[in-house]
Amino acid sequence: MSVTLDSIDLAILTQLQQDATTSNTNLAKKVKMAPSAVLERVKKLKQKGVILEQTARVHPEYIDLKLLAFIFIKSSEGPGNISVAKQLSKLPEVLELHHIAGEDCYIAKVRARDPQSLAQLMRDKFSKIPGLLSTKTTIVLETLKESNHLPIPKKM
Amino acid sequence: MSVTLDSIDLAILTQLQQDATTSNTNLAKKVKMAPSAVLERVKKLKQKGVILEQTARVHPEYIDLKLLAFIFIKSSEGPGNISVAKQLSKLPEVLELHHIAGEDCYIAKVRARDPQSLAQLMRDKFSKIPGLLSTKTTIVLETLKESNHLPIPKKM
DNA sequence: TGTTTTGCTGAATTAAATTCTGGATATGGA
DNA sequence: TCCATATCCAGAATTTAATTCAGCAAAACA
Repeated sequence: MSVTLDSIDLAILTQLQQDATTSNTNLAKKVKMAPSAVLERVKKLKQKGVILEQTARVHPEYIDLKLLAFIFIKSSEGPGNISVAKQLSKLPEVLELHHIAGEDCYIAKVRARDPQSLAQLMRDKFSKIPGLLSTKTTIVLETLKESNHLPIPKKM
Repeated sequence: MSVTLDSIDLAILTQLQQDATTSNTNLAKKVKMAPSAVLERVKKLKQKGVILEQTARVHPEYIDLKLLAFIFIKSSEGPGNISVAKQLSKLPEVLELHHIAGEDCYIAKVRARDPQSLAQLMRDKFSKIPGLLSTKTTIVLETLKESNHLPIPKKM
């Protein structure tokens, strides 16, 4: 299934990325089409996986997740074996997990309540994962920008 | 203004984080309240900044952003001076920017079309920023998990 | 060139958002 | 302790939006 996006799709994506609660009617006005047509496009964009999800971003502080860290993780796995990654992915504190080039195998973005909680997480969960060799933790002091807004072109 | 969240707020946040398009009516059913009451709560959660935004997550590949990188950036700035950070934050390709502990000053999450585009970005934009001393780029080979879903407790 | 698929419009219908009134309960003085 | 005030919620009324559907036009295709 080939996914080709025209400029109207891109306009819809841009708008919904900015505000997922934009009414269909409003969206229709912006792209100068009938609401029913826009509805159909949005459905297809979701179904095709172009729109991954529509989500509310919650401020971490208010739910007492004041610590953010990036953790570099080495595993003993050879290529093709990703059981360490699978285990890490399951942890809700691990928000992101990327396989990276270079000597470290993975980088994980992790949120926890405080340094103690992070230590506990690593002691209780990370260390139980077979094949996980070592970690190197980078603590975030301050977040200056945190967004998932992609720079979407007007046309492709 | 003190922000205290009760278990109903947490249930609302959990649901909206999972699916920002949940109708107010549906939300009301889940928390067993009148739609009008839930509407009021959601408005307040937004107004207080607990809900930062409601956004559609767009699959980067479909808009031709196939490269993800984490870039460690050193700046010559002393504490309190964040002009380098301000300049970096402005770039749409820089999705995240965090001030980190340790010898590197910042970590940036950056998306670009391909390695060439990233190189170009760094040549054209990064290098123009006064006070930016050096960068160390880590290329992501494969993303195994990428989420902004915080582990929200049932009660606090 | 006929056929099918796709994508749109616009009207009709269903459903939801929003507003508003009123009441209950909690909060905070004096 | 008691009154004034602010919060929070329910439920009805109203406005607005989502959704469905029939029909048309253009593109894609064989």
